[in-house]
Amino acid sequence: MKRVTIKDIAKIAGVSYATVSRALSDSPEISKETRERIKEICAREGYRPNTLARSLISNRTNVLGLIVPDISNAFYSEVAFSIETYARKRGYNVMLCNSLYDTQQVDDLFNFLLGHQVDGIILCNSRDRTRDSVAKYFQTVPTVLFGDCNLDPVPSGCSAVCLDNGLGGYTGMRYLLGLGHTDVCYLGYRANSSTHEHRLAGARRAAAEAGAALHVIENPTDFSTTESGYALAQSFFSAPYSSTAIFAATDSLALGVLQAADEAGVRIPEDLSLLGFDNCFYGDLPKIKLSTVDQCKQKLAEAAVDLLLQLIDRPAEEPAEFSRRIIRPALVERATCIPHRTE
Amino acid sequence: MKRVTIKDIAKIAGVSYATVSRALSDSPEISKETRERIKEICAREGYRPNTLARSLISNRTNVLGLIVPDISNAFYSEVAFSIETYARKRGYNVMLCNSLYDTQQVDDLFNFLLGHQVDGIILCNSRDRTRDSVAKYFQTVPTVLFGDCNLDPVPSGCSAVCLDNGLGGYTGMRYLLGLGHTDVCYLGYRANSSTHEHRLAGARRAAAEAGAALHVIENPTDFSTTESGYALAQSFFSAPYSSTAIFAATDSLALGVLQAADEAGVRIPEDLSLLGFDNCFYGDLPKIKLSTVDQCKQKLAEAAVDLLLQLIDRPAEEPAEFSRRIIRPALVERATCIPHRTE
DNA sequence: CTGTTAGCGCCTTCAA
DNA sequence: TTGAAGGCGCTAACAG
Repeated sequence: MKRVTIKDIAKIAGVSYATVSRALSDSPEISKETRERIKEICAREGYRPNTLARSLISNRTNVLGLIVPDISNAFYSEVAFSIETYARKRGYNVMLCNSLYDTQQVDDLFNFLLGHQVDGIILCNSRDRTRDSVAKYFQTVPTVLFGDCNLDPVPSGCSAVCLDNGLGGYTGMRYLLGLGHTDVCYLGYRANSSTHEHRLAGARRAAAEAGAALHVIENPTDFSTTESGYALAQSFFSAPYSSTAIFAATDSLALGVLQAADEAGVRIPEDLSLLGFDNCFYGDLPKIKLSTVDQCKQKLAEAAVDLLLQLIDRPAEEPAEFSRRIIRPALVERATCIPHRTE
Repeated sequence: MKRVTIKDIAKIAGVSYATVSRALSDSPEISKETRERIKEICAREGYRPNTLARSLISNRTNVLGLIVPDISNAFYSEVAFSIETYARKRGYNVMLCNSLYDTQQVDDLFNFLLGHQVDGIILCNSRDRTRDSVAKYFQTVPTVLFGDCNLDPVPSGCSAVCLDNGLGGYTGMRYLLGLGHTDVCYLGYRANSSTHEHRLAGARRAAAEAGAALHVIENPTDFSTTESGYALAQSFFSAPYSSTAIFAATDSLALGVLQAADEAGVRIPEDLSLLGFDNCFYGDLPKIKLSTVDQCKQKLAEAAVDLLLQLIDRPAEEPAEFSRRIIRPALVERATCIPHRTE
């Protein structure tokens, strides 16, 4: 398991190790023959430069820290895929961390990642409290917030990327309106979440413009899970209702609605249209075919990496320039929304 | 962005930096007062040891490389979650890499990870060709193969973890048999995959024992996707068939079957039972509720980490002891399998 | 063109 | 109990 170092190569080649170093970095100040010869020896001996030693000098590791609440969650795994793939294309590796939705854990992770000298950190969908708790690190390490940038006040000391949630809510609602639904139920609004805030505001604006009714069912829990969607929908179905469509605040909530509707004997979309938000892959599964608002995860991911590298690559003594990038949502029509028939 | 080092602390405290080092490592050979004082200064100045420098000396980075084909695939994202969480609990970080099912990419990744001096690598579900191509690294870095250990011949130079796929096939088939299905279609068998080989063999054995019929529909493509499941099922439904149940080689294939059945107007489970294999989270979604064979991903993941750390932590000069761990599958009953009614 | 030297941040002898 | 010195693998001046 002993790894071969630059010294071993130097000894074999009968040159100083500085020469080896030069040969490997394709320095111009070295004869072509020695370079070729040394490279050959390296290949033969299976030499591989020790990135750590190099990083110690350059102060760059080419690794990015990625903190997601839970990588097994479809949304984050799709985001992580795009981030990793794109970062690698740009020469960076990704250190993956699950925060388990825990503020203390996020703080620990920042410390850990800092100890590992990561060049930057992408923090996904933090709660307000979490964000406040790690703000102290922003001056130490370039950071980009993923998913929270229609925040007020705008977080300082870091860049941020997110969907235009307001536009998303507006677009979704407009779509329903266009289908003839004039009484819609917005299900799963979570107070204390600026993301939800914006989505709902957008939907409200569209409803107001059209003079349509928008009933809101709030999610009292802290998480937009299928279970909470199910519970919310159950109580919705248990009482008489006038809405002809449900706009769920997230896809996972919509899944719960699907389940509850099934059990209550209401057919989707024949009896009730259903629109989600996120466009997670499972929305495209057979028998689900959920119409939804697309977060365009790949765009978000690449923008996050771009902003981070922009922060990292800026000339050493220039003051950091933080920016935010807002991504436009898109509508994905599948099978759960149909025109409202007025008989 | 300048980070505070041990020297800065030494200067502030007015001691040599060896003393600071000792204080931080809780060395006994130092007075309690100096230690307290130094620790206080470190906390105040926001000092964080540079793991890189430490690793350069210790030859240990406490990071593990994880190579999955595609983290956005539900199966791998669930596995990655368990691996990362468990590894962290045991003091290790995870560097995530997507191989995109590409042999060359896997080779590059090994090189990359080796350069970063990872302490070990977990390689998920490699194809035969890929495995051969990276076998050369096994003597350089502790490696565990995830998902391929009922291989023949057993790969040498590394440890391995996988499900007892033979038992899984057997268990699933026995379940169907127990439900009264005596004519089953095994859909999606992929030649050249030892995993599929074993699953099918297990199912065959159970069928033979019971004297039941087992028709095999082979998947000619290289991937078990929903699309290929859909295509396979379509052709199945387009001809008359005698089977009363389908045993899909993977959950994703089963999803395609669901879709095709829907379109062909065959009701599941009333007209045809359907059993999957993997237990991906989407199998539990409303309207899907797929009965399936559970791979017990968490057990697999933790076993993989255990075996890897066992390899890493072994006393320096002891010869490596490779092992393999076979996990028992479990049956998950949901809604897609019902007893066969003989009228 | 090539070798020598110092040093990145830290730990670990060896002395004092 | 504390300080001085060497070295982990590599790069970057500075000589030659």
